[in-house]
Amino acid sequence: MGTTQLESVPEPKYWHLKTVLSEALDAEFSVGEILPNERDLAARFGVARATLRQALEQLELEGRLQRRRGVGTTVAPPRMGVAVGAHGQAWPGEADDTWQPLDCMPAAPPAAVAGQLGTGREEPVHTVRRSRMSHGQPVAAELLYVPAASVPDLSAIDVPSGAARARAVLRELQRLPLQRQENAVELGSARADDAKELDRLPGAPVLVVTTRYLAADRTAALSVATYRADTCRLTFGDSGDVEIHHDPENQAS
Amino acid sequence: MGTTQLESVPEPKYWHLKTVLSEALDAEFSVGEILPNERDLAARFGVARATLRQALEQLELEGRLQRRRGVGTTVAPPRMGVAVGAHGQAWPGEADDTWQPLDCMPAAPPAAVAGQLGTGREEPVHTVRRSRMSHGQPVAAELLYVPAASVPDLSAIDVPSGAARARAVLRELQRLPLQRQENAVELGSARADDAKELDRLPGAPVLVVTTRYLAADRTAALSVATYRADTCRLTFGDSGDVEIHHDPENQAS
DNA sequence: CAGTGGTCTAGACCACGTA
DNA sequence: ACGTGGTCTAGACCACTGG
Repeated sequence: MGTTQLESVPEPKYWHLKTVLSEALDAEFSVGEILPNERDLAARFGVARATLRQALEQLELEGRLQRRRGVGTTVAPPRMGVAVGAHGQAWPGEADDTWQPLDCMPAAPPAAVAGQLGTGREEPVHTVRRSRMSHGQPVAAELLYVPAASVPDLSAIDVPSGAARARAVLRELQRLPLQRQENAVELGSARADDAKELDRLPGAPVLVVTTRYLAADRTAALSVATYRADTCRLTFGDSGDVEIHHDPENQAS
Repeated sequence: MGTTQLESVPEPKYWHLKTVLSEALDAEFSVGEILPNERDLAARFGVARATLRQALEQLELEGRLQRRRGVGTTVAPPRMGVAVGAHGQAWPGEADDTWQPLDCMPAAPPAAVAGQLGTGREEPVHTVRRSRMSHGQPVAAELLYVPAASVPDLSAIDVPSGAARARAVLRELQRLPLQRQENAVELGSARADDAKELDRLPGAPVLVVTTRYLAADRTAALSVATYRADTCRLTFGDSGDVEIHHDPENQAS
């Protein structure tokens, strides 16, 4: 008897390390503060650097830490609430200053997108790039696919591309009666171009929000927006400004 | 001249490996098929096992692969669409057979939850555990917090705990007039208990959906549901059964 | 029991940001 | 030039699953 289970389920080192670090973050560090570098931390805890990194990766995934090459590891602020599809139901660009149109060019969308739009393979559609800022930093990069059929009155000649073109496409789109929109969220990893725009490394975890805009029972436009998973909490159905304190022991919120 | 940039931006090996594997999955493998083991794969590509694993981890994060210790690595089916908050606005357990109540016990919620509920610290609330199945596998584990004030007519005596108690709490909750509900989605990692219920390892990536149920301008209940991020695509505002084909080259959808 | 993925080590070198 | 995190290696052992 006694001995109380004697480590019959040995916790992995990196997991225990993560717990210890997490508690230390709550107790001894404040937002923005710089942690000791990885080599020192690993030595202090008596583990290999790779093991220490495994713990840091988890904490970064949960939005507790921010790591930047050449700079260091800092304590991240709580995730910001970002409203998605909150304007009830509205076209993109409608009374919307959170998204900034960058440019627009005709291009054949990926097969999955073409399938949902109901356009033919290799058929070019208007592809609008937009960027979303919040609290002074980029939080999302979007590709908005608009079939030519959805903006029939768009004059192709005056402005062939650029931000002005993007605004023109959005303006034309808003003339259609919006039936409803459907949102889907899934986990992905940042493509090289998105990563650059989001100020992250390629492969960084992102929340991919796919929005279908329906008009007259057809998909009039499709938006694929990639949000930084480390800094964002996506909110649906409200204004998205609820403050949430941190809950030690894992997960988030 | 010539030499066309000569690798001035050398892609990391694991990233290139991921691309190669991803294309191989599309071209030469079908869903459910078993891949060669990690040691063989690493040898075949001439890299260390750790590097190969880095590529596999990314592909698993994107829902392309499924790895199980002691078994092997298999090709994952496309993510399933899971409807979240789609019944317009309804209480949990209302005409809802996707969630299965497991049990219910009084417990003091985490500080973050207590804050949103407006209950005092250490004040116990009804804590309902539910499990969600889809296509025969568990996709989400939920903790639903219901303050005593929201279910005033609940008799504390007859059924102190268990699934029957959980159903009783849900039934009482539905007598309140539901004002609206607010959803938030963020990335997290599975706690040990959630991981077990979701048939994953602790720390596995999950999508944490927090739902506030509002009645009479108060938070009448709060749900924290953790969905498997590898197998689920969360849908808002529709029935969530859209089929989506796979898009090679990264991300998801 | 053999074979799988999961954890861990102790090194090395590289890419990047800052000074 | 220096210090940071990012990548990579070649091993070792452990935990789990299945026959």
